[in-house]
Amino acid sequence: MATRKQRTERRADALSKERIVEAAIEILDTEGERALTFRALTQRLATGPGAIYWHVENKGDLLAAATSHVIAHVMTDVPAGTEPREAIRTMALGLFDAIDAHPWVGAQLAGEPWQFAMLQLFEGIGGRLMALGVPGSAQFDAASALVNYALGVAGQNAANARLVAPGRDRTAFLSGVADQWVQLDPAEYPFVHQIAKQLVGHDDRDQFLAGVDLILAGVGTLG
Amino acid sequence: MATRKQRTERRADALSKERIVEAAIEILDTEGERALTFRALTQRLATGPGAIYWHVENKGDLLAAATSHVIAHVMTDVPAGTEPREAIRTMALGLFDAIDAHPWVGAQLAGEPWQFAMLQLFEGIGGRLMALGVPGSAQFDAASALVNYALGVAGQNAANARLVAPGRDRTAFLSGVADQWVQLDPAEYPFVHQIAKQLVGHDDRDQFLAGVDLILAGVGTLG
DNA sequence: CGTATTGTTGGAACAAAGTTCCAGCCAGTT
DNA sequence: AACTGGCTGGAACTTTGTTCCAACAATACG
Repeated sequence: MATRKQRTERRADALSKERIVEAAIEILDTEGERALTFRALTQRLATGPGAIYWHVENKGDLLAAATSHVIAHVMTDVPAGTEPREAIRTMALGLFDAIDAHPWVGAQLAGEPWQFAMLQLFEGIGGRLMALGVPGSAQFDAASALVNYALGVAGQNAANARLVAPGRDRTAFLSGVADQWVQLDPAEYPFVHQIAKQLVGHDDRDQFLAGVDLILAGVGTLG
Repeated sequence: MATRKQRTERRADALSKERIVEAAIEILDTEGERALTFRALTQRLATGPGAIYWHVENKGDLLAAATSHVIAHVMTDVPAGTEPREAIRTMALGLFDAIDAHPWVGAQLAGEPWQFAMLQLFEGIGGRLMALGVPGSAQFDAASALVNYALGVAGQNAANARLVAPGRDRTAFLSGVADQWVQLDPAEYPFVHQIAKQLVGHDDRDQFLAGVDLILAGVGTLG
């Protein structure tokens, strides 16, 4: 019984899943998604691959744990008693900001299904939909719509971050894309041609929220 | 000038980006995303990596080309003159079915931004929104919502396909997930607990369309 | 008090993947 | 007939995730 406690204190610099996950997050945040390799991890933790694999199943497991670590904070950060519709907006923005700060979270959410993190999303949003009085039959569909929309944006943001790369100018990159779009045949691509102008100035965060509001407006028509 | 035509006929089995892309799609469809390696490609095309790299920038380029190849058919398959709202639903379902048939397309769309395929999506959907009389300022947001929602679903479907793997039983897999969800604390996860029952029987395609309708309903409130 | 056992570590080694390099081939030109 | 340049295919390099194993620490046991 008493062995438990001592085991965790075997060494001051003892390795643990917690410590490994934190190191991984640091690498992911500061050097980007592609910089997280087991080599980099072993170097930062001053150990070998074997030690890490003792605590972690594989790289997927590690990324899942890191993602949960970030998401957990987001969903619980909305004050109790908030009006449901506003709570959903708050959670959505929290999620967006988290992904903005940790783009790799977006890639992970968008690419790996049925993780614990997504369960948390479903519960956070679905719970408010219930409180909002959405008919039972439509709750699943509505929650799915909101979550999948968020996942779509998450994936795009992660991909953008990967593309623009650390240090590069985001506006310059968007201008480049807009230029390409403008050069398309206006007869064949009238819509793209038109929004190309809005592309550079537009705010991803605002647009994300506008999408959430659009879906919520649709949910409102169900009542 | 005359060399053009002859160059393409240099050999009966001449390599070309077209042929490489088709071989890649065959591998992706029959053996799954992970089976597409340059080794597998060289074997199927009876050549070496160098030959492939002469026609293709890298693996990303190859996947992008394969994705465009699939998406192009989807977006142009809706008959002209269709009522805009219905056209959007048709395109969305076409996209869903395409991703259902080629899950790797979902992964590609969800994970790589600003590709030609996505431009086609934007144009197809955005064009109909214009025809629908959506106010100009909201067109971009609405199109973005629909596209990102579709991308979210695409990513999840791709991930599911990767997880369930070829040959395995999808229902059994979903039951497993549902079981896990049911075992959660109902007090902490009331919503997830409730929809777990619906999880096994639910139809992804129907739910996807329900989400599209939800967003379209929201768009309808803008008028 | 030593010895066995269990949990944990770190480094060497492996396999698979994307990619590069290069020597050669083949159709067309001079 | 020699030459040129687009095109080919195989060998080889690099990087990654992962496995294996010999050694170490700390506790449990005799």
